[in-house]
Amino acid sequence: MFREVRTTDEKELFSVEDVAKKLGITARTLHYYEEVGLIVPSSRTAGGHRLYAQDVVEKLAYILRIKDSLGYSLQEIRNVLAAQETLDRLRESYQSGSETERQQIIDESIELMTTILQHIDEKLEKLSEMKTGLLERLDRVKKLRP
Amino acid sequence: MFREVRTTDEKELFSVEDVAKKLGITARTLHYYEEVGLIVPSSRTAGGHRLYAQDVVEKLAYILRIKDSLGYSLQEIRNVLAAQETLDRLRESYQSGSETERQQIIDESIELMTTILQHIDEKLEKLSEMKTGLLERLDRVKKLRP
DNA sequence: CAATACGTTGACGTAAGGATTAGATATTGC
DNA sequence: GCAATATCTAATCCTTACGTCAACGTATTG
Repeated sequence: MFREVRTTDEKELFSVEDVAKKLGITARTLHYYEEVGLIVPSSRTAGGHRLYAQDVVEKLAYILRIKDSLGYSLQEIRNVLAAQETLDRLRESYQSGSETERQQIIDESIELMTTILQHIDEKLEKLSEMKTGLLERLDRVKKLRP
Repeated sequence: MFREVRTTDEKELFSVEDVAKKLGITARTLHYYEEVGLIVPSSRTAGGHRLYAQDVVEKLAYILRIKDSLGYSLQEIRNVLAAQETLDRLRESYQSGSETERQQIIDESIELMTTILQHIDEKLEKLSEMKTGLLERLDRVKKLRP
């Protein structure tokens, strides 16, 4: 029923269908994202079937949120992910290069996040406007009823 | 500077570029939407250049809002527009068919608008979640600074 | 009225998957 | 334990929504 693995340390692995259903996408999307280098299955079965661990599923969910909510292209998403990974590396081994380099990474991260926040706010505003407009129209239509 | 027309009744007409700039799209999008039957230029110059009146520009703006904010496909947008036009026709010549037919049109409109409202709410929620998450992360990153 | 800017119709290119196929792999039911 | 059934694989072609030339015609401006 669940594909657990012999690695003894409890990692649950999910099949393509498991992941697709969980995230509301199709297997094709997983294959495609792998093709363009966005995600990689954590492992494969002896027969070659893809297996995904929890962290990859979460990364995917993150990608899908950015794509669906903000409408970013996969290329833009790649850039966002790359920036975040750079930041993560900085955070973990906190002597990765010179101080100016360090500063630059942080500054770029802040800039990127600020830009994304702006996009979110724009979307939120447009959606709110659409909502009020629609609610008004819905009201008017409902008055046509007996 | 502005392409006004001889029809004497004040209708301003806009060129492809005018419209594209106003709405933040490219000429290609206008051409494409025409190709697939979503919009039609209000008229053409003697030489064949497209001219758009205000109402078409507004329709286009509406289409773009649905597309960009909600992520609807052009096909879905066509359905929405068709439903609205059906309703508009009903509203104007208010004896277009039987009473049951009338009811059906109204009910379908209400249903459609309710569905769209749901999509809007879903988007709003996802965006809000993303926003809070990002704000937290931004805060943490800012603490890495001197 | 020539130079420059803008528009027209093709036609092909690209991104992000969808649909289909043929064959290998997994799961289940007995 | 193995056949029937369900999934997965890679490969290929299809679709949507434009981007990007190219080759040429139209409008505007100095």
